[in-house]
Amino acid sequence: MGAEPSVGDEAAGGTALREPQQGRSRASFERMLSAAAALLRERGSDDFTLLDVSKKGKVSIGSIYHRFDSKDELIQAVHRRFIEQMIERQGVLIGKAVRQGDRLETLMHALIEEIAELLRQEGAMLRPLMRRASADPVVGAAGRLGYIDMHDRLTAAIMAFRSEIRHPDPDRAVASVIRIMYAAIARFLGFGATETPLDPGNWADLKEDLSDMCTAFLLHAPKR
Amino acid sequence: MGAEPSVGDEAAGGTALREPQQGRSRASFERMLSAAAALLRERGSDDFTLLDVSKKGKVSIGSIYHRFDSKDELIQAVHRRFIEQMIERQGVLIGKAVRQGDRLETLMHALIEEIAELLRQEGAMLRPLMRRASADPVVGAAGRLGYIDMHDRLTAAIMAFRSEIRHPDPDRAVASVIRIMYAAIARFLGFGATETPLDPGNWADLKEDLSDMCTAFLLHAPKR
Amino acid sequence: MGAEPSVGDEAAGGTALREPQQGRSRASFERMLSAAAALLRERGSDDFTLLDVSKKGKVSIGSIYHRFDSKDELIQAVHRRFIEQMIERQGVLIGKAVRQGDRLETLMHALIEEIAELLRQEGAMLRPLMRRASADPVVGAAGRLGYIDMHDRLTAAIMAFRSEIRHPDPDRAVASVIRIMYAAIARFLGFGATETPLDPGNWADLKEDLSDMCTAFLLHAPKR
Amino acid sequence: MGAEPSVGDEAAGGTALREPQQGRSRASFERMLSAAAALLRERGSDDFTLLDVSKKGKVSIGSIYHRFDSKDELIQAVHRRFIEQMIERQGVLIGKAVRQGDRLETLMHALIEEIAELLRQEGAMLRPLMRRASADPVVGAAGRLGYIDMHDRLTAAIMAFRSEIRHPDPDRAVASVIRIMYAAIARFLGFGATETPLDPGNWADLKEDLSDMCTAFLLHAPKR
DNA sequence: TATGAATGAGTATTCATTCAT
DNA sequence: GATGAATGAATACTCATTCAT
Repeated sequence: MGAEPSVGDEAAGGTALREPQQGRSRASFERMLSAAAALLRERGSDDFTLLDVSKKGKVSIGSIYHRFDSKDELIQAVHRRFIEQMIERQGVLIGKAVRQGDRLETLMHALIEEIAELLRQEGAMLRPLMRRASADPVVGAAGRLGYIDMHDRLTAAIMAFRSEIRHPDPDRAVASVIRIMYAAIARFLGFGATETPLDPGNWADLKEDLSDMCTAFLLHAPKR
Repeated sequence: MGAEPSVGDEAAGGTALREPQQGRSRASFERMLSAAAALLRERGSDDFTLLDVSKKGKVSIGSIYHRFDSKDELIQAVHRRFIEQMIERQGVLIGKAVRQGDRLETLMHALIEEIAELLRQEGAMLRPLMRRASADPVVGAAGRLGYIDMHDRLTAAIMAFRSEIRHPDPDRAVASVIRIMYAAIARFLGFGATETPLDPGNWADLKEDLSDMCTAFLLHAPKR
Repeated sequence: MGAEPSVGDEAAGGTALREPQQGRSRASFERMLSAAAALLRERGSDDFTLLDVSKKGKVSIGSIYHRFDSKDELIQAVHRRFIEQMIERQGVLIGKAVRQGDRLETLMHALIEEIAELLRQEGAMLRPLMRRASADPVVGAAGRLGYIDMHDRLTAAIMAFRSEIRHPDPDRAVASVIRIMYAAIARFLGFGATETPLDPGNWADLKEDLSDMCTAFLLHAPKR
Repeated sequence: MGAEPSVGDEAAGGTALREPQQGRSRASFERMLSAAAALLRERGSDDFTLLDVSKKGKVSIGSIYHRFDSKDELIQAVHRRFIEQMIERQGVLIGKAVRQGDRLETLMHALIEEIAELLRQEGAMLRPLMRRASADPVVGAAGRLGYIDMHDRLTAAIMAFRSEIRHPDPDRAVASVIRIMYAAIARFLGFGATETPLDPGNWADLKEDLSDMCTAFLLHAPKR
């Protein structure tokens, strides 16, 4: 549910891939996708040429066009596949955090730890993805899908401790917490903005303070 | 390497431009800068041609090369100048917020309101700037400069209410607050990532919740 | 060189095709020929791909290469077969006209009517054929063959009324009449030139005037 | 009138050329046009590359794109200019024939001689032009313009001897004569069809017979 | 024998930069 | 100084043909 491939395939914008199911075809299809993915990670953006993909993946340019109508579609396919994998991993990691959290505070720390580490590990791919999402609606939509999945899972996890929340509007408060948490991590990791984070700071500190901040917000109603 | 002073110097605003001081030269210099700035805003990125600048600014391409060594330098100059103006405005706006804040809570709300609105107003220019900062060290450095200025001013403003802060490490807490606040606003405005914010949400709510969250974090020591 | 018998032989209809004689093979052979013919008619030229033929005829590209050495040979085969059919039909139609003509004048009208209508009906195929004939010697030769057949039959038909001809050199006069008649019809139908005929005019008028002109030429010796 | 350049420029489809008026620019503009024209004549079609034009004309590819938006526009410009020149020459040659013709018969012979020779001389350019006209509406329109000019001039010339015409409908008869005459010459010269004329025949004979045929048609009313 | 995936040479087009006038 | 025409390297995309299965 939510992570089955069919959803990703269609909802993300619908480029019906000519994806072969087996044998040599499948192998060369894999090679072109992973060559493109590797180049995306190495360069941090999609400004490589199809000749680069052709050489790195040991596939002919014609083969690429046999599978995709354009360079753009190849790149979109890489991103879409990556997002599907991210959705799977998010599910697993949030589940793990939920098992560790016995109170709102410990849960928040565990959730932020898991999400932050996932995003950090996949930074090399997320950076070009975010960058492209701002101009390419197909990738934008796919990215949104991954974000929404994470948002929904986090909401469910946090709402399990609804009784601890003192904020007058728990639904809105949780939504804000997730949004802000994600923004802070993404920015610290330089997604879509500077490669080198805008200020040095300390990764461990950020995670801790972010957890504390979110917890404090949920546990203490604003005086107004 | 990478840390040599010259880089910092250059980026800090110094690149000795062949900037004319008066008359017709000055006027055409202005026209090329503002044409480039307008294109940056319109397109949301720097993927326009020098021919576009030439037509829009009614300057010849040769004139542009008379002032700048490359297209990159022209764009860097636009960003640098923009950042200088942002620094000025930040100072004014933060000063205004300080005069409105009589307690930590009211101050935080006022600060966030001012900063958020400034960034929103200048979004059209900040988006291409952020986007470029991730690949161009010169713009990255200039952007960092503007960020640091804001950071320092905000720190000073908040530290005026140091006595209200319950967090065991006020310096670190304030630093985190600023970082997170900036990240959340920037992301909501779609800087460097998706043009359309990743989730709908509500701008006024975000500002309020962000203020509350920061305040809560500062006013309540984490139980640990 | 250029006159060696083999060329003539080949072009004349002989290219030893690997043409299967029966069963499934025969059926798929037919499908590739008629798919190519259909594409030729639809597009008005041979600028379709073998993939198009493959899809339209439900034959694999490999199968096409099993029968033909190249795309060119496939197209030549289509044209050759078409010309063979045209030759058959010409014979029938000219025979029909001959039975209707009791004098030179009525004969000329009947001949022109039949030929003109045949060419009009087959315009969709003759246009790409003519177009190709100018660059492809094989198709050129095949086309010439069809033309010569028509020329010979028309000559025989007209010469049956040799006694009516007043032109001092009846053989030459008849040859010119045929050549000019064919040229006028072909041009009016837009063969090899503009798709839309160069001037509007009226098809029925053209046929009538052409008949009258040919008749007048044959019946009246030039005063010289 | 009818031959002024402005008509050709606009009515032919309207590609407003960025045509320089003098100096080095003008020279390189000329070089690209004549290089393209030469290639068109040599190859008999437009299947040369812009690199060919670039080398032959000693112009950079960029320069070509500075003047034309595409290869197609370059070729269209060559054809348009050629047609303008043809229109000029037609006027002169038809005028010359008119001065030679003292009766309808001598006029027809002179007209056909001049037109036939003009088309023969320019065959190398007319062949690719006709070929292109069938697929390119811009060239088609320009070609039509040239044809119409010739048609109008011939009509006027022939109608000067209207009293000699015995055909019951002189206007229609003259129109048919022109159309058929043009078709026969064009076909004999292989315009738009086979490079090598479909049948051998004799150029001088064709011109003579064509003249006789047209004259006979005009001088003798069909018996009906 | 049939299939259709893989190959890769060939080409129009873009645009930062140079330089003659 | 100022102009904008000229340069040409760089790159996505097409499609006839080959060949592994």
